[in-house]
Amino acid sequence: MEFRERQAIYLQIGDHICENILRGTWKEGYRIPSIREMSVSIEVNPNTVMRTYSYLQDKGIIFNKRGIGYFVADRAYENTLDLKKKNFINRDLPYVFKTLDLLNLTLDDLEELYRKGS
Amino acid sequence: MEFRERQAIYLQIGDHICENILRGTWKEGYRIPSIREMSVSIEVNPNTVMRTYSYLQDKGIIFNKRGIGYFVADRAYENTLDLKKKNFINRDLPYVFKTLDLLNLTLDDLEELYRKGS
Amino acid sequence: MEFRERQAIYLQIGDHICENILRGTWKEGYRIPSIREMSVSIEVNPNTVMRTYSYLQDKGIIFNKRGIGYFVADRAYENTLDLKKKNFINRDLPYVFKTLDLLNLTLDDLEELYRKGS
Amino acid sequence: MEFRERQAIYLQIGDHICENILRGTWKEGYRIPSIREMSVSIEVNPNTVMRTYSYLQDKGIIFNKRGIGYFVADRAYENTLDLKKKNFINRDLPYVFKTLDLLNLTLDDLEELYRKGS
DNA sequence: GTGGTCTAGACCACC
DNA sequence: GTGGTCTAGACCACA
Repeated sequence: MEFRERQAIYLQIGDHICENILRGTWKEGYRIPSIREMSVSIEVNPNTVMRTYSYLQDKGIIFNKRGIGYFVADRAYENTLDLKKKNFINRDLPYVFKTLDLLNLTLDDLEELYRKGS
Repeated sequence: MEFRERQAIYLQIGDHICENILRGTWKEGYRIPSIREMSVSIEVNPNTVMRTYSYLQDKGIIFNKRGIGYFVADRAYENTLDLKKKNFINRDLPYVFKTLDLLNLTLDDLEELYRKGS
Repeated sequence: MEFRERQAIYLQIGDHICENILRGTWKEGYRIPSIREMSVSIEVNPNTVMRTYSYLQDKGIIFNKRGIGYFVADRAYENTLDLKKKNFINRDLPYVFKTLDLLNLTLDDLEELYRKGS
Repeated sequence: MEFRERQAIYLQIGDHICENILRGTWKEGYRIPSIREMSVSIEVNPNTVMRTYSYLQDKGIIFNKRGIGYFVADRAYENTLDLKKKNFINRDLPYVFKTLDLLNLTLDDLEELYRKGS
């Protein structure tokens, strides 16, 4: 797994898990990979994965059955959606609109730019 | 000057200077505040300002006349626009569109969300 | 480590690292000394070493794994060679040839002069 | 006049004067431009030119007639040649040969490289 | 006055 | 443990 530079690795792992939940790949009750499995598969220190799981548990997205593993929580989809949406609106959107203004771009330019860039 | 938490101060100072250039407040050849002036006016350590200026010089946005000061470079507007645009397209846009997709939102929802949030 | 006067220490440290790479002592993927180790071993402030490492990272010669350390980058040898060669050709060679001309010397005189001087 | 970055401006002005002497353009007894004339023509602070002239006077390359101007000294050609040669051999040559070694180049490669580069 | 470099020491997030 | 950032303060060469 490749990690983006600016964001903490444990949060990037978290994003990856949230994505699986939002896309419906991992449903409520799904047993997610153990810390050990995950740390091996993405080549990361187990401590880092542990941190991710604790963080997600705190947000009500996964929960732990001791000695068994971590599972997708009830209402994980809603909790994840809420969390992401709040972050997106409060943190990212203002920056996006300010940048659009500075660069003399409109919302309509966005999609075209995106397609050209990728 | 108030500083946001997530981004390094020296980069925030850089953004502030870029903004002045993009808005046309500081034209080519304009002598920007000396390191010491700037550090006093925004209450930041001179080393931090120095770091900003070095960074911007490396990007071709300002240049230095020895013993005299820093000046807005030729083609600073273009260089700044390029830099910001490149960052925005390569780094921010993919994230925005991916998030829109995950949250089941469209471009049209963006503006409305932004207005409600702010 | 002894430092020459004319060049900034952080650049001399950089030269030293480049030399290790060019001589093949440090191969791609090699973990170079941590900032703290290096600063202790050459008796220099960690900030100065940090400056060196940032500079070399920007040049694509080393890269950072977060919380782990700095490593010799892929294609570091090529990048280092390019950088040094470019500097040498564009900056040093014109000066050398101009000086030879002014001093009424030829390329053939060079080696002899060098041996006598050292 | 364009100034290279790494060398002090007053020394670059000095080099320019030495060049005129070594090329035979300015002979012994020649009255060189006054500090004021020089500072205007090359767009530099008079203090900087003053520093150059003091430096060259100290090296026995020019001398001052008070109230009249600066003149090329007796034996200026020899003094200049000595100074340049000493600097070149002791300071520049070792660096050149070390770099050649690191870059796996020979003296024979030099001229070709120089021609391609310029 | 200007920038440039370096030291010392602190604090932080992260692995 | 790792790097990253920032502050405080000093010294230097230079214009």
